Amino acid sequence: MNSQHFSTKERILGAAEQLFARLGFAGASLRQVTAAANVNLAAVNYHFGSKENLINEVFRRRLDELNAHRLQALDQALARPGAGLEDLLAAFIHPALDLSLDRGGGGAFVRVLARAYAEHNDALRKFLSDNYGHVMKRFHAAFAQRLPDLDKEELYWRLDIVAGALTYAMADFGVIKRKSGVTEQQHRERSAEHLIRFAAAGLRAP
Amino acid sequence: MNSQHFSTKERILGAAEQLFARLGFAGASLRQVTAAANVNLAAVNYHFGSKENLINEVFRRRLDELNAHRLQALDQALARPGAGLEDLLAAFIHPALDLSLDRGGGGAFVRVLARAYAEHNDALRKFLSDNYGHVMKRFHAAFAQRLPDLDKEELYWRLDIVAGALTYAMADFGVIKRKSGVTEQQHRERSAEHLIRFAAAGLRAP
DNA sequence: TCGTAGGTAAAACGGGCGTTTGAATGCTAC
DNA sequence: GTAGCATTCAAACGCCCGTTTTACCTACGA
Repeated sequence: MNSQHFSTKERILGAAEQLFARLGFAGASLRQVTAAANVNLAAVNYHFGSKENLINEVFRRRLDELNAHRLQALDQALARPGAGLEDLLAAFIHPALDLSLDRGGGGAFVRVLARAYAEHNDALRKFLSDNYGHVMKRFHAAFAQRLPDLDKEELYWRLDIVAGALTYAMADFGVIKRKSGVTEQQHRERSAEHLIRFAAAGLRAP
Repeated sequence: MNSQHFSTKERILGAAEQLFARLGFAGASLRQVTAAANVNLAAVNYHFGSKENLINEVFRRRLDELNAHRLQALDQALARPGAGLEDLLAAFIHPALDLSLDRGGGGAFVRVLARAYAEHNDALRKFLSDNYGHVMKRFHAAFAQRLPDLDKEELYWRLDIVAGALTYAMADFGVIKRKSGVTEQQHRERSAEHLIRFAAAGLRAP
C-alpha cells in the first residue's frame, strides 16, 4: 500500500507530531501514531528503536531547521551596525512564528515545544541542551551586550521568562483564528510586532 | 492502618498533585498515586469516582483558595485611589507566588497549573472556566480601565501572553534554587518585583 | 446486642501499552 | 534468475492501565 508521497519514517514523524501536540508524549500511543500514519505498528521500533527516540527525532526534524534560521537571522541582525533589542528578538521570533503559521505540521510542533517547556522532562532537556544549547548561548551573548545594566542573574531571569512567554504565545497563535479580512501574512506580521514590542519592553524595564 | 494525620482523600490529593506535576496527568497512574499516598488502589474510585474527577479536585483544592486571595488582593488594590498597573499585577502574582514558594505542595501545584496551560485540555479548560472564569473577568476589567489606549483585541492578546508568561515563570520558581545568603522572603519579594516590572513594561509598550 | 452504613482490602476484569518475533514481501546488484 | 538485504506485516509477548467486584472491618444508633 503506502500510496502516500512520503516515506514511512516521515509519515510517522508527522503523525507523531500531531498526536504529541494534541495528547502529550505519554498520552499519545504508538498504536495511535502508526494508525494515523497508515503504517504498521512495528515500524516505529524498526525505524526509531523506541518511543523515546521517536520523540527526540520529532524535535530534531524541526529544530535543525528552526535553529539554523534563527542563527542566520541573528547573524544578519548583528551584521547591521545599529542592531538593537528589537532586531535580536525578531531574529528569535520570526523563524518560530513562520513555523507556527506554516501550512504543514509546524503549528503542531510549536505546541509540542510548549509542552516540552512545561514538562521539565530531564531526558528531553538534556537532548535539547546537547543539540541546541549553542543557539541560546549566542542569543544570550547578544542580549547581554545590549543590556549592560542588567547583571548576569537578572538577564538570565528575564530571558527565561521571555523564552517561556514567547513559546507559550506562539503555541497559541496556531490555535487562535485570525480576524476575517486579515490575510495570513498581515496576521503574522502583526503577531510578531506584538511579541517583539512586549518582550523588548519587558527586557528594558528598569 | 492510616497512621498519618491526614484523611485518605487528602493524602490522595497531595500525592496526585506531586505526581501530576512530575509526570503529567496521563503519565502518572493511579497505582503510583495510591502507593505514594499509602492508600488502597480502589480508594481513588471510591472517593473521587474517576481519574478525571480526581484531576478536577486537585485543581479545586488549590484554586478555591488562590482565587479568593487574588480577588481579595484585587479589591484592596482597587480600594486605594492611585492604584496602577503594578498594583493589579501584584494582586495577581503575589498569591500565586506565595503558593509556589509554600513549604507544602503548592510548588508542585503551580507546575501542574503550567502543565494544564500547555495542554489545552478541553474538559479541564471548561472546568476552570466554569469555576474560576469570573476572577479573570474582574482582572481583565481592571486592566482595561488602566490601559484605555489598547483596543479590546490588543488587550486580550497581551493579558493572554502575560498570564502565560507568569504561569511559566512561577512554575520555574519552585524549581530554581535561590542564591545562598538570600532568605526565602527576600527571594520571594525579588521574584515578584521581577515579574511585576516585566509584565507592566510589556503591557504598557506602545 | 445487633444491624447497618462507611470505609478499606485484595483480587480480578477487559483492554491498551511498548516491544519483539519470525515469516512474507519488495528491491537491487550480480 | 537468484542471492542478499531492507522493509513490512500479523501476531504475540509480558506488563500496566482504570475500573469494578466482593468480602471484610469498624463504629455507632436503635
